[in-house]
Amino acid sequence: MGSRTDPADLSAERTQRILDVLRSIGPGEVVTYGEIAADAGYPRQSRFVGRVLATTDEEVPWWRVVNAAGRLVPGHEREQSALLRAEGVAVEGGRVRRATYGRFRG
DNA sequence: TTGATGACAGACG
DNA sequence: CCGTCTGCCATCA
Repeated sequence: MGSRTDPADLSAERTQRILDVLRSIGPGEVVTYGEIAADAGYPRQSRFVGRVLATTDEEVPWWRVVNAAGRLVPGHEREQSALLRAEGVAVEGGRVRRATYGRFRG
């Protein structure tokens, strides 16, 4: 057996950590990719978060994730804004208000 | 193996 | 507000 860790395993571990953080996001909370990456223990790896969301089969609250500018997910803006509004999050002009993100919620 | 790509972020102009 | 460039790193042609 290889004593060196396979890249696939490292990737899987990061993926699990990120999924874990995603599952910890509660209703009404809105978090950025960078925040999720940092919470998972991988600061500055926000792109990885996007990839996980785009490829995973797990049921994670993807609609509670926005980019640093508060922009909604490209191609899912309509559904995402509907889901967020249903949780009481203010969405205006295809983006979430700054004051609504973070673990604090308002 | 290299180069391009991406549900990103931050700095610049 | 927008576009461009760099950093980050797995994935794909």
